[in-house]
Amino acid sequence: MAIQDVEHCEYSEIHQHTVEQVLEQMPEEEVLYDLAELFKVFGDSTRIRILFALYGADICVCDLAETLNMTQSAVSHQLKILKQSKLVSNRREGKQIYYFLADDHVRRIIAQGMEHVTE
Amino acid sequence: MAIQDVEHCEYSEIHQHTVEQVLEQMPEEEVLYDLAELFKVFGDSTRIRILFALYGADICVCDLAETLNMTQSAVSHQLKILKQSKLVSNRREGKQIYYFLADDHVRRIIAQGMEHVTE
DNA sequence: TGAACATATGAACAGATATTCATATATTAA
DNA sequence: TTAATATATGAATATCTGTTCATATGTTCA
Repeated sequence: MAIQDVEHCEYSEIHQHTVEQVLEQMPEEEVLYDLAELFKVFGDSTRIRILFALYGADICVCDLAETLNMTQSAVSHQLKILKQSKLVSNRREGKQIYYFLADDHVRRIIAQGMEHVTE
Repeated sequence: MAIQDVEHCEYSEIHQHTVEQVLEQMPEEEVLYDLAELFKVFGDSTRIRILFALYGADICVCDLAETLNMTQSAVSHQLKILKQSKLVSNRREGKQIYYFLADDHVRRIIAQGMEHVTE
């Protein structure tokens, strides 16, 4: 029952059994980190708005900027983040580049979030 | 086809039809904001680790701190955020306060995220 | 009551991040 | 090849946020 490493709670008697059990069923640090990074991408109004804009149709950068009332630069920066996280993909059509949701995971994650928010 | 308000793209000819269609099906600003706020809560390693620790069992603050190798204060601050977002609840048992996942939404949102991360 | 324990919280600081601005890259049409 | 258009990107800045530190609040037991 001894406190190890750092004393997280100055006087506390840790429930060592509980702690060990919980630690066993925790995913690896890397997975947890990646998961947090994923949700971080969803956790910004601008990016959520972009994702919703792309929910129904492919849109080019400039139309996105117009739709969301943002500068083209700001939109591009956020699209880059969304693409790195594999939430969106794009294709070129002449001078324009159309963005679209990468797959249905994105829709499902958003849908689950919406359930929590709109209840 | 005129550019309104701000000139988001200096020379661009906006696809006005597309823009209007997208704007119609967008949820209200407030909902989008709330949704982003929700995901923001999931978007932090510490909070994700707390949520996973609570995935299987109710745990008191001090055991959480020990399990996650954090100070009691840092855990408490994050628990407050999780509680405000209604992702966790708590109950007092004597001197200790046990936290637990508020409902299955949390588990489902995490599960969806995990699918995206671990594929 | 007072001492010990358990948790919460305000203020301050450090690190992360979204936007802006200027500019670079890429495509098309003349 | 050059001009016009469309998008991307690096640097700088301002804002936001997580942790720490000190301390307050709340509970139990003697």
